[in-house]
Amino acid sequence: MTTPLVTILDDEPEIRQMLTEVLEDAGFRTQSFSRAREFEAALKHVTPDVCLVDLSLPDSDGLALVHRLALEQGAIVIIISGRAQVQDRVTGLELGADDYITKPFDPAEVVARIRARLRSTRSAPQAGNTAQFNGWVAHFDRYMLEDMSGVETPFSHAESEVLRLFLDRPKRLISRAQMQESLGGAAGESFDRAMDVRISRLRTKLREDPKNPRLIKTIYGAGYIFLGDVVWS
Amino acid sequence: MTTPLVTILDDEPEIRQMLTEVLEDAGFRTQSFSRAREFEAALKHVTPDVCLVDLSLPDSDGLALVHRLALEQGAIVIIISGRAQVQDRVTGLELGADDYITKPFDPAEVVARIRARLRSTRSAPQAGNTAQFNGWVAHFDRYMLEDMSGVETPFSHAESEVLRLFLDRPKRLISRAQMQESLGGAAGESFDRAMDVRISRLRTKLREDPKNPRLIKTIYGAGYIFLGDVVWS
DNA sequence: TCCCAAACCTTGCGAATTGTTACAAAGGAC
DNA sequence: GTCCTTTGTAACAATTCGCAAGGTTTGGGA
Repeated sequence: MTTPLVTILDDEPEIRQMLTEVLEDAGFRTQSFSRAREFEAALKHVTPDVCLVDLSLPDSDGLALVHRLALEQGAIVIIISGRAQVQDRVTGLELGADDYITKPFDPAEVVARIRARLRSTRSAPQAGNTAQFNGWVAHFDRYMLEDMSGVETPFSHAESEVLRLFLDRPKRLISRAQMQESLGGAAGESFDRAMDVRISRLRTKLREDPKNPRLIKTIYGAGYIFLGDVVWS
Repeated sequence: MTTPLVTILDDEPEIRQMLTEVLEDAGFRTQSFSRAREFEAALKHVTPDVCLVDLSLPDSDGLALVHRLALEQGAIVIIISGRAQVQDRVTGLELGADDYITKPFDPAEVVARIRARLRSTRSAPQAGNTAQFNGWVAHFDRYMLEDMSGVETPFSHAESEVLRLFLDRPKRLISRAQMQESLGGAAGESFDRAMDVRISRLRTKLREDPKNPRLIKTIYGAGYIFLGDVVWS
């Protein structure tokens, strides 16, 4: 949680190993994959903070993957590619990549660029206790949820855990497993039913339309995603 | 706030002019300076969103300036430098720069990188989770498909995967194999049947005429092709 | 200590989503 | 035409999720 998770997607074993080594020396957690399919399967269970993606993969259209990663996962996406043409770089960046590094590259620069991205905004685990989002204000110190018109509704501790988890990682998929872990849930019994209930109650406090929730979205078979523009203060 | 302000700090007049032109064509406001002193004076009155800084200035230690900019101004700082050594780049990034571009550079890439930085910093304007095509609007953030007359139909996550794949590569053949890979297709053999079903369901939501599909066309023995003029926004 | 209320979990079942099967229709080779 | 392969889709089955109702724990306060 404190150490960011970096995923590596590249079909060349030497590059995977080299990056893994350098990144772990730099203090990151890493996971590496050689195939896009493997990688996407893993995404159902973990949420990386940074994704290094090689565009020239044999089994997938890399750019489409980048597009999905940036939009759905909300992760920081850095393309590492052998294609050095300006046009490649521009389209990669426009499709949602946060950076574009051409091979051959220097490991130290990769680390520096990852740090630069992490430094800017989002990855910071929030220390504040008030968050604003889409007309709501959540006061975690008072366990109060403030309406657009100033009306306050109390929320419980269990609800605050879920809400904080969402507000810490907005617009990113959060798998059920991840939630259980984060919420101190014991190993998988029927605790997932309890989670449903927590989320259900949180939804009603946020006055979500059950048929068409706008803030807490369910991804069937994968987890939840919180859509909402969060500002901590 | 509507149009971001980009400042250019470079002692070569041609570069200043070239950047000014390109950036204004791209829709930014610009201000350019040839001396660090000038620039710092201007900072008392204006708050730039992005600062392009040439490190090799005659009258100032560029790195110190970068450091101050990043810390105090909270602006996005992009170094543009003739020094291409890895060590230069690493220290530049570590001192707070958000990006490092080496001369000679392509103007289009500068614009793309500025856009990428602005996108990741500004939390509010959800960049590009909507696509328009042939009278439809697909809202991937809300999982909604909007009619020409504004009527909205929800689509599921599985459907969104297919739709996104199509919208990412319009007017190009997409083979079945490619789809399976892209959609996290498990190793199942009868998965291609599931694929058909997904597409079938998507077709009904797009109100396609089964006898004469206009958007999702089947290429017998090869795959599918999505005809439609897609604009992401 | 007893009682109460709030918070939270568990149970159970209905609903939504998705994969699978079966069969019809379409396409192509001969 | 016949024969075989490929694709569309309706119907069914398996997961997965939402949520109401009831039970259990916790923490006061008298």
